[in-house]
Amino acid sequence: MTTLSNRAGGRVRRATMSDVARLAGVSIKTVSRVVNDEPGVHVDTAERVLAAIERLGFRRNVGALNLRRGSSTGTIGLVLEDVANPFYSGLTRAVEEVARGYGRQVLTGSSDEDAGRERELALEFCARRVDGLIVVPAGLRHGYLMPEIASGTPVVFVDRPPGDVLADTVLVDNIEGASAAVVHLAAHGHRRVAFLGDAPDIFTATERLRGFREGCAKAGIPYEERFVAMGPHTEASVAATLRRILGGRHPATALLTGNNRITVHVLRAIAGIRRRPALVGFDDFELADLLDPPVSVVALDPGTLGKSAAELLFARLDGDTTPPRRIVLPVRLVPRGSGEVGP
Amino acid sequence: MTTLSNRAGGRVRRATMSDVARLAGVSIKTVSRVVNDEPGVHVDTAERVLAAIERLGFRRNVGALNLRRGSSTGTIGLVLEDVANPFYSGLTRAVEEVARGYGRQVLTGSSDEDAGRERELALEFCARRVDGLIVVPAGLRHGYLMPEIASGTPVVFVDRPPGDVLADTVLVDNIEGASAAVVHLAAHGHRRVAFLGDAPDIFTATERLRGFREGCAKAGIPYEERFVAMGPHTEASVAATLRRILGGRHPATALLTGNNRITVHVLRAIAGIRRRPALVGFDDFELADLLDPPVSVVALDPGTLGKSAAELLFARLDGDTTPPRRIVLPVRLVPRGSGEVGP
DNA sequence: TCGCGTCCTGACAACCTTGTCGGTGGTGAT
DNA sequence: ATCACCACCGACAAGGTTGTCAGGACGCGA
Repeated sequence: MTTLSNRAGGRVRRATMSDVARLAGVSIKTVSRVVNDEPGVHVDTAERVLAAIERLGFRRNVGALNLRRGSSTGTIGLVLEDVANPFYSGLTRAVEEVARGYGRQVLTGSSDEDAGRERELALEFCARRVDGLIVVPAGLRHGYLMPEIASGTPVVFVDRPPGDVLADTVLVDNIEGASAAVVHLAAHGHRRVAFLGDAPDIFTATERLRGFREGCAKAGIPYEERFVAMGPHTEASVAATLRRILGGRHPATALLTGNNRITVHVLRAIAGIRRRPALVGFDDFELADLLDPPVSVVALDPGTLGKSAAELLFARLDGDTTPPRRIVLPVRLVPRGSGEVGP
Repeated sequence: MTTLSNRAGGRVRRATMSDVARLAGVSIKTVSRVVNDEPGVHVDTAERVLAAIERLGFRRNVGALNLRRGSSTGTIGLVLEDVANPFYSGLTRAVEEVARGYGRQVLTGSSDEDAGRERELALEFCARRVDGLIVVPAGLRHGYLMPEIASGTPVVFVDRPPGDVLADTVLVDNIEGASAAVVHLAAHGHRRVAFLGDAPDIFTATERLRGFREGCAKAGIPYEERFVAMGPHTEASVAATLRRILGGRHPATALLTGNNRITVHVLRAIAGIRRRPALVGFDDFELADLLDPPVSVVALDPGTLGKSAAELLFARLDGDTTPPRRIVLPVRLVPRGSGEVGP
């Protein structure tokens, strides 16, 4: 058992190749050769160098390496809304996995749906010269990334498209998903369906609202303004909305929720009430199948989203210079029961 | 709408201070002064420099900055088991938040419970000269971090203690938590309680097993080997285990699960069966309160864990040189119903 | 002996930025 | 006219690493 702490306090200068060279009695360049497994070093010399490296606990300074080589820093940046949201943590993991295959580390940051913070994070990552950037946009304008992309840093936008620029984007079929959900509910007899969506300045929110509307049209049920409640939502606001929507003379009998957060809020709000509305939630979530009734969802695997984005990014890094692509991943309606209850 | 893509293909050299200086007709140093808001630059000159910066899309190379300044890279590393696990993503978010307060970026990596990968990630981060490291150990030996800590990089271990070294550690009270859970179950009449834990080489797993044992003793119920099933667990292995434990002449009537993954597996496995065992799960999880019956848990907030670890880390960075600390956070038994059903 | 090739090694510059220090030109006081 | 002072600016080195190039030692054939 060794005490692993530097009781001296202040940071100590780390050993450099220069130190190793001095100790081994060779030149810096020879140390470099050994560290990089370059040929042309006598085995005895190499051994001395390795011993010195071991003794000094030398570890190559990757920062200096990057500066010298100038090509790749071996990092990519990932800006998303909130890692703690299971949707984004799944996405993060997928990105990490792909990055690992390409020998890259991942810098992550949560924007909390704040455009300024998104920008701050993205530019900070760029200043660190990440090899590429994956961004879940919080803001609507991304011109600030112009110089970055112009100088060869590929950027891929995920889940939402960028504003005022054209770049690689991976989306999901929000419209089709929401529409299918409404059709599903209508097929089970519902004619008064409500939509609880995220803030209208969020791309996915308005897209899903559009899908909701299209679904109503397709299913031949009325689209009613009073049944649409866009966010931002909190647990309290969702509860209040539900009181309004589910009360009165002609209440909604079914709900479509715009993302996993809202779905959870709704579930909590309707847990106690006697006559629960039918429900379909956008985004799948763990345990949805174990609730009573099991929650039907429009599922889109965050892992697939992350993987697609990362692979697109690395394709760019590998030299793909085709025009910016827009990938739209399909969603899947997963009927589990909560959408099948009649009005 | 501008096309944000570098169709030229290969990476273009980014503008440097030298380029800015040339364009503005000043020396590099003057550019540096402007960029760093140093005094002693005529306002007209500064304006010319700023214009050049804007024009060239110049962004200071943080790598070079770090090399030159030598002090801090403004990053910390976080090695955990799996970001996609809600427990760790909550922890990640908390760490990120604290780091943000200290102006640091976070490098994250998932070890997947693989000691080699943990080591690889940690050393990679150190090579990038992170200012500090937060590690959820996967392996049992951490001597490899000796040189890092010796040279002043503080390391904080979270959730599990390090092996063969002494360093700052933030844990939760696993023993007390498991013990309290058993006592709780016994108080509701259960005398045959089973424990489904993680792999025995994981610290928290054996600690919780110990707590389970102590709980049995404290509650005056028998501790039976046949009711203990340590992992690693998969959905299938959990199901098989349950068939064994819940079958036969004297089956277990209550379960304690060792972490949120196992709890979910159990929930899925017992969803269909007629006579469900009582259940208490270690780790809280979203929607636990909405299941039927609501799942009682031993709760420990991953955010608190992450926050404590990060704050400890930054205290070290701020010069705290007191001996390594071991913080044990309390857990809280949250009775929700699943632990209250009788045998 | 010389010339030549091979193997091993080191000096030096460069990557981009900043700290140090010295220089220039102008202003005001003597 | 001289000097001190100030505001502004630039040359240079350094930080840790690697690519380029050149040099020394040695062996071998002529």
